[in-house]
Amino acid sequence: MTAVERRANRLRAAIEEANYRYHVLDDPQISDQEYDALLRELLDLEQAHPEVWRADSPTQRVGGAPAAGFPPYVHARPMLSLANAFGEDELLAFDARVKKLGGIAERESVAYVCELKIDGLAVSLRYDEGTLSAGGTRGDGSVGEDVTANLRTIRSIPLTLRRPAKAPAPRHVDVRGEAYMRKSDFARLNAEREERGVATFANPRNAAAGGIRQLDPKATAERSLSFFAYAVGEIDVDAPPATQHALLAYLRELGFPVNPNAERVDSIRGVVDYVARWEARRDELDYEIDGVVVKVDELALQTRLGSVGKDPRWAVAYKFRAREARTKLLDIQVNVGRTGTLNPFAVLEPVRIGGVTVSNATLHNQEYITANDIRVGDVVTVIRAGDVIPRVVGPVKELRKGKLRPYVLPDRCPVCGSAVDHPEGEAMSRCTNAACPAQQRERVRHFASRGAMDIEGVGDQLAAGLVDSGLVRDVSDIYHLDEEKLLTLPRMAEKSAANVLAAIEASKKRGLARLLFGLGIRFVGGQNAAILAGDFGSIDALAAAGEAELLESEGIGEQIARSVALFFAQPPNRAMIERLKDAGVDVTAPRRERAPAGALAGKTLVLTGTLPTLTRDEATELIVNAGGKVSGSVSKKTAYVVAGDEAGSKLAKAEQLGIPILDEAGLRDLLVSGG
DNA sequence: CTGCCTCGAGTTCG
DNA sequence: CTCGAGGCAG
Repeated sequence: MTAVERRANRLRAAIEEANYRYHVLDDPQISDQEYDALLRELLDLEQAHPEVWRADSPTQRVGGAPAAGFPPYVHARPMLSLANAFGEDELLAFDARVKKLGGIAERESVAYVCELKIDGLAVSLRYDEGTLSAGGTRGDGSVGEDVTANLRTIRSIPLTLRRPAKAPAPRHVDVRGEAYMRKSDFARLNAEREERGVATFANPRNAAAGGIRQLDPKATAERSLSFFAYAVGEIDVDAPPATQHALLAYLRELGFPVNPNAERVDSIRGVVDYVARWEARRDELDYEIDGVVVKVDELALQTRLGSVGKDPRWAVAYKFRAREARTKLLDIQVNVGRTGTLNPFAVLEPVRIGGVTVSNATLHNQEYITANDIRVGDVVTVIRAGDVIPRVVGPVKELRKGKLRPYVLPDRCPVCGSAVDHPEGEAMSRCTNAACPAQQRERVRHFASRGAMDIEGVGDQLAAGLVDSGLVRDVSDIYHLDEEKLLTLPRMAEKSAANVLAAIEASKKRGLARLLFGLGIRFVGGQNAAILAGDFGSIDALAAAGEAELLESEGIGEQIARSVALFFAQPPNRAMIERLKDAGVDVTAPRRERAPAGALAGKTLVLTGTLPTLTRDEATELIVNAGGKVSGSVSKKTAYVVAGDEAGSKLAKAEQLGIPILDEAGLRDLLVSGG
């Protein structure tokens, strides 16, 4: 046996196993991407070495045998699967092949219909004389499972067809589409399951697939599934639609929900554009999509192109970059934050998700780990959702081998060994030692950070170096550094030492608001710091204030007042403040002017996405200078939302609440006119 | 007491 | 961006 044959056989075995687990057991053990990669390799191999091709190769069929539990559902015409395309090149190659096989000149364009590829479960619905008579899953493409009773529970599936206004009604039709779960329904379902203490679902697709295959239709109904129609199989009607987009319109007339974002484009350029647009906007949708389905619009041309093996030659599935993967949880380690919080994070076997390699991911706190039953040694699902930040969703329980111990957060600080405090009812555990080196490092880093004293050159590395070398114990020591001391640090020569000292000097003038924020008093972030600075005017006045006086300030309640008073009551903190003053740090602030004037007086704005020319900070400054306020979340009280590129959920929320949305130009107009 | 509306804190990779 | 939690109005 040649090496190529051996590899091909291996691939076939692995793919068959994956098919069986996916279709029959409903329990996939490899991700869709891994599966695609295997299939792709086998396809390439068979193409390059025709001698290893076999008629029973998994490349020649779609899936596995139907599972027990449901009667078989025989498709009148096979439900095809689609070849995948990744990247623009493969789309262009698809177009070129369509033209070649369709006998179309290269410089002419082919019209396509682009449809979002919903991440759900493909199903087929049979209507006789206008009434839903049966429905089944795709299964292996020719035979699926008869899940008629369950499909009937999906409210958006019509039980009887509507009579089209102009077109004739079909005597018989098989309608194909996707059963799926909305993200909002998914969130509700999981929240409810969490409350009941039942295992949550990793994603909407799993919840939908599981829902369709419930033996009790009532259980399906409780999942609140939805449906989009996108194709027909067998159809018996006079004058059937002649194009895919006409077909979609026809389905809509028959009473089916059809995804509103489908678009007909004149050429492959339009496809490329559509794909890019939706890859960027996928998070705005209330359902998961994993790509775009591209179909030749002319049905006559579709017929002419035909199919090869299992794949039609007139359609292709463009797959977005994956954002979910499985990998092994090697270890759980703990960071200690600025406020002493113990932050567990996952150490993962590195895995590529959406173009980046992920090796760490946050686990939030003990509660999160326990609720999701995440254990070291588990294979876990990791996602990179709308944001960039990876998250461990949960373990793949079926893959758990042997006995794994539930994780318990250490009861001693992993950095300094001090006792850990976990107050009743709070999510976070805290190291009780204020002098904990980890906390000191983080406090220095925070103090020097952009929103605080903004000392350029003092970041992670230098902050750690300063604390570990003993040069800096609290932030006031920063202002008592000199060249001689700095030069004792590694990677620090005269030039960089001078830069750092200059940056430190410049930071003395930042004013009380930023200083207060920089001190890292619990509950005092940028906003509260600005309020306190404006009300008290100097750090001495603030230090002298009692809790009662602090409570007078807007937005300052008991907890915050207590925290502030406690900070200034501690002798080491008082000493630190004296040393800051000695060094010439500005500890005063202009008293807040009365009623803010300006074009945006009293208005609250929310920023989202990236603006073309302004940074977030600059935009905030402009708005504040005009008397407005910038808030982080959209609510009924929001006056305007300023949306830039790649705006996320906040834009969607604003649309939902009917709040006016501006772009950067609109913001500038508003600053001048005042709306 | 409940349900908004905020703010604070922490997060990863390139 | 998300989650937790403080502040406050009803």
